[in-house]
Amino acid sequence: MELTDRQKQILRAIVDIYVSTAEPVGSKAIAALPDVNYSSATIRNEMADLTQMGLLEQPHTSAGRIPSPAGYRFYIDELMQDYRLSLDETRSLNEALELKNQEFDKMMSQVGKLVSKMTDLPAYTVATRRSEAVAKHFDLIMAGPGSIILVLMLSGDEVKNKLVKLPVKVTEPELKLLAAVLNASLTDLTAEEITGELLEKITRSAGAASPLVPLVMDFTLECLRRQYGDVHLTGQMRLLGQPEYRDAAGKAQEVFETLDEELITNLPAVLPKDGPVQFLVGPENVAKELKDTSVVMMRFDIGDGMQGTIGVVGPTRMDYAKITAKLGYFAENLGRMFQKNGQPTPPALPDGMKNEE
Amino acid sequence: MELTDRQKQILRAIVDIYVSTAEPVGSKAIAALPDVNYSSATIRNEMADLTQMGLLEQPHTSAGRIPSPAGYRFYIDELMQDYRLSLDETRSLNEALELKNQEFDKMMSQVGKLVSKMTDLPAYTVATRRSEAVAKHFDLIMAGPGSIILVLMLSGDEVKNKLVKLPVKVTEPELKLLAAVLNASLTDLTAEEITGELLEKITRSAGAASPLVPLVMDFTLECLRRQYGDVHLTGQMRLLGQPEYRDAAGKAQEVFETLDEELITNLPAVLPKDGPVQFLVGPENVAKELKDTSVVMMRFDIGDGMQGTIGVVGPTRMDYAKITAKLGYFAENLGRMFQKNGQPTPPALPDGMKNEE
DNA sequence: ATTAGCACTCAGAAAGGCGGAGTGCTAAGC
DNA sequence: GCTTAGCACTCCGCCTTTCTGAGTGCTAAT
Repeated sequence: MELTDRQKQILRAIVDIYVSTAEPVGSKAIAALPDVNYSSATIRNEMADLTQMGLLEQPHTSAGRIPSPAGYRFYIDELMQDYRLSLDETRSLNEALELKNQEFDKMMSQVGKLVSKMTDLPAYTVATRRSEAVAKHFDLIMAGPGSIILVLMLSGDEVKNKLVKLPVKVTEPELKLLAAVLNASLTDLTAEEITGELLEKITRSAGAASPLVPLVMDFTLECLRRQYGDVHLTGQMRLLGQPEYRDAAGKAQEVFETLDEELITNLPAVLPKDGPVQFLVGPENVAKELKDTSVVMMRFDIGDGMQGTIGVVGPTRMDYAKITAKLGYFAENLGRMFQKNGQPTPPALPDGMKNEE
Repeated sequence: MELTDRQKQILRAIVDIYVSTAEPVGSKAIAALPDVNYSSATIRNEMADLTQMGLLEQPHTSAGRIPSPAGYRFYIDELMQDYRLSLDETRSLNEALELKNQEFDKMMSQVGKLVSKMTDLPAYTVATRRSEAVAKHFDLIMAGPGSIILVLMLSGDEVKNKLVKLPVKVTEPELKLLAAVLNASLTDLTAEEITGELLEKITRSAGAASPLVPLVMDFTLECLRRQYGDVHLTGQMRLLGQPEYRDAAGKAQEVFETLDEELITNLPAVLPKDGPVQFLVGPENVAKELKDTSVVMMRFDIGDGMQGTIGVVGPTRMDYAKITAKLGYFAENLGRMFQKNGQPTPPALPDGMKNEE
């Protein structure tokens, strides 16, 4: 697809204006822009061409133009200019980033809430393993008569725990023995490396606590095999702030039911494939209910072995540049919140960043 | 407030019909009911009286009547008949109850999702402590150089953990020592019972690991003092399925922003005060944004020392009887999901329950 | 006390009638 | 050749008007 500079300028202007007004853009509005020196008639001709090429659409004969999905795609790939966060925006992002250090899952969900708030759109977060998980430490704690708590530490500093009901009576020393055996035999092994043979050996060494072995192993293998963390979706209601859903609550609901399903059943579809950032524009989404919905995904770094994804969901007409910038800022600074320090340190304010709205 | 039997019958009928149709109810509709033997004119007279008493309202002169908040309140307190769950309903509730045993917080959030799905309304869950929490067990696990994981088991089988960055170099045996000291000195103590004196003693006994003590204690005290668990709010979008929000997406959004705040800042307001079930009808909610919104809350039992609350949020016009029945069923059967067994056992199907929609 | 009858009210749907934003095309201008 | 002024045309959205019918309140008869 080859466009002249003028066509690019017009397309970019249309996307920019439409994104902020949600109203079809007419030739006059473009002609009135400061750095446009053509008359509205010329622009009309160009717009007709762009429509022909499939980059613009006309809601009806006597309305202005709006970008088509292909138009958005072209914009994202070639026209979008880096949005520079204003000082104010940077400041409130920094404020937001002061999240309390807490359990991993809660932090992930907190991040989602944050992003949703800062973009004023629904957002989701997921954690994925970058590499095969291994067990780092086992712990068995008595929890009243008849039950114990199994604490399992994985690579990447994940800690999982489960209440296990005891099938047999076990004493404290016997538990200690089992824990020691587990730690000795299973540390640093992936799920695949845990063979039946190995399990037998463990069962034999476990003595009186051997009936516990299958219970423990079930849980352990399940934890090791899980490739994705939970999906945390929040801020759904913010979609209603968008004019396209103002009078069509039913549509918003449909979008969210579909999205909710998609996020769980078809997870890889909403994770960035290549590069740290990815866009799914309107019909590029598989589900037809999402054909007017776009997703911006951004990868970010967490501790070892893990990586996070933030996604923002909105109408096709969304401010891709601004959202990308905000997500980028999050991704850049979020890593350290998950680092191994007690207190997260928010990033210093960049000097002299400024931007008009 | 004294009502004749006939007035009660009419009020009940109006609530029942309005709840399911969301349309003002006219005198003819009532007269047409099978067990009503008065003419529409008589009913009109009665309706005029009920309106006078403030139990009914008229959207406009030539419309039927709808219940006023006071009308709903009267209905809930005196007229509501136990809704008997149909066999189908019981069956799908049972199906839903087959939730996977997992971490406490996840179960709570799962329960919320479930209730939301079964009532087709937004729902929230919170856990509260019934009694003072005490620490049951401490565990310190090395997690790579320079950091450890603190695992803390509380009464009620809660397990909390936190990654702690080490301010000093500590060896494995030193950690073991500290853990032993903590377990020996702090087990079964409430936050109040942990005195500065005691802390000093611990610090002295901890040897090389003593710089860790304040870090550990901060976290421990925070865990012990927390009275409420996280609030899990889900299914917000379901509110849009209700006709009152069909064309007023903005209103729904407002309701949810307010609710979200309320749930966190004013938690006790949405916990049942007396009795296992409580209703907040429309204007009984403090926030004015929620004046057309009702909440049904139900308490349920979890392990020792903890208790859960399920809340369902909906328009004032909601099927209080049905929702109460469903919540009741959940509350009755949920306890066992949180018990100390590996596999939850769904309740047996009750025999011969039947109910027409 | 109840009910049939009737006049009256009023929201919401249906129909008609602009106004104006925006287009496409033509013809003139550089 | 590209650009632009001018103009006829289209058609959505908005407003007003009309109409319908469900529902009421009141009165008078039973």
